[in-house]
Amino acid sequence: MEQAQLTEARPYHHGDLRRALVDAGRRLLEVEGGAGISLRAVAREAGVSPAAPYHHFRDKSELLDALAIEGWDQLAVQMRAALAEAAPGRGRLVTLGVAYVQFAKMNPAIYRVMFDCSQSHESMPEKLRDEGAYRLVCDTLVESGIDPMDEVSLELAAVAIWCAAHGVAEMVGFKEFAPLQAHLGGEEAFLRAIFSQLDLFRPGSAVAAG
Amino acid sequence: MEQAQLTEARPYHHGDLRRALVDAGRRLLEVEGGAGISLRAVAREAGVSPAAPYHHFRDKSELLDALAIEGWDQLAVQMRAALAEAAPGRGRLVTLGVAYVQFAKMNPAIYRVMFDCSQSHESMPEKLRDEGAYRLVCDTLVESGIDPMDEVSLELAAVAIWCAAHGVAEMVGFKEFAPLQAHLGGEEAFLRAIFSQLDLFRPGSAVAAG
DNA sequence: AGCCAATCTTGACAACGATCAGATCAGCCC
DNA sequence: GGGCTGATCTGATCGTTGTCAAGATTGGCT
Repeated sequence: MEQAQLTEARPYHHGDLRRALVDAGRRLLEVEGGAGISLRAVAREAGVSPAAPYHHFRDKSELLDALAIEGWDQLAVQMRAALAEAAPGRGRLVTLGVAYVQFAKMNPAIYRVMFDCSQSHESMPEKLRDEGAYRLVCDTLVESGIDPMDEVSLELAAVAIWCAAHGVAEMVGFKEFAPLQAHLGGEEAFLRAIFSQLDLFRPGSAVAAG
Repeated sequence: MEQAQLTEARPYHHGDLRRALVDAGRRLLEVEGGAGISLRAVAREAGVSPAAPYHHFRDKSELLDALAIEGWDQLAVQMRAALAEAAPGRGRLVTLGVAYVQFAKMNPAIYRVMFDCSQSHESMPEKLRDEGAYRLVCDTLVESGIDPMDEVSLELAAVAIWCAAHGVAEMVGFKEFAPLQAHLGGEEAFLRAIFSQLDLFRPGSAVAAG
């Protein structure tokens, strides 16, 4: 009785519609892609009327925000897992970057919603800053030798890392990169190669010196 | 008579509606932002009925494609100009990156359309590859010492550069970076600093060694 | 002059986001 | 237990969008 029954003809009150809507949204994003998501479709998927979601979210963008927050959480979990398996020492930053990009590649529609959310709010969610991917990057940078007290250098480095990861994340899905990826021996090798190339911007890099 | 008159009550036939629609679209993207663009709005702006555009574009995405192509052209112009003013030697790659990002920051809505276009077509327009930004990057890489015959290295480097530039382009608008940017002495210094930091991914970089 | 085909308009349709009044139900107080 | 309150869900509706079919208009070729 204190449990909502999702079995058979649903009772008038859903029990936890908010949760169900977010799950339905994630399902739609995974299956239909970013274009196929609409408030009505989410409500349909959850088996309620088109107006029901408005009792749990002020508007569509607020539902998307909820989806984005779940996405950032899931991303942080995967990045933490990747870091746990990685050998200590240099290259852990690349491991983080690869995990970031792989998440985006596996969940492109969700990733887009996540990024659009950050962009529309003009700031990252505090959770992302405090316990999410951003924090992981900062910690790893400190491990690598950046002075944690030098906030300017630390933030600059973290921002740069995040920019690069985002760029790779959105472009790595391009089908025309498939041959190059195959030639380099698979996705992870491809990603690591790309990240390694980014020092090209630095005057006097390996290539410029060659 | 052989000229279309845009003055007063327009004649039944516009003269060059396709051109007018693209211009109207660009105007709307600049003024209203990416959200405020719709086929109907573009038609309204051009002073024709909502169905008129369908005689020049198969659907909305084809209009957006046209806008994207113009955007890529304009971007290439600006990048070429930046390169022409830049001192020879190292750092020309960064100049290109900065020009790319500045274009995106000045025309965020148009840039988004440009990138979505490339993404939906799952390949870059040939123009972009042959005479556009991509070509400029490749040429500059060859200048920097990459063997033009080693197509794998060249493409890998170009892709990495483009990924980084895209990532910075989409993130540099975040308002929360403003203090950091001010602290570093303006936009260009900020961008150059970010690009310089990207070698952090390389094991044994300056910081990792410090 | 006369016709053709390209161009533009009108009117319509389904789907969307959003809002509102009203139906329905759970939990609580008496 | 009876009844009230407030949260939840429905149905109807509005304005907007992308798209299409059918008709009006006209520039250009023969």
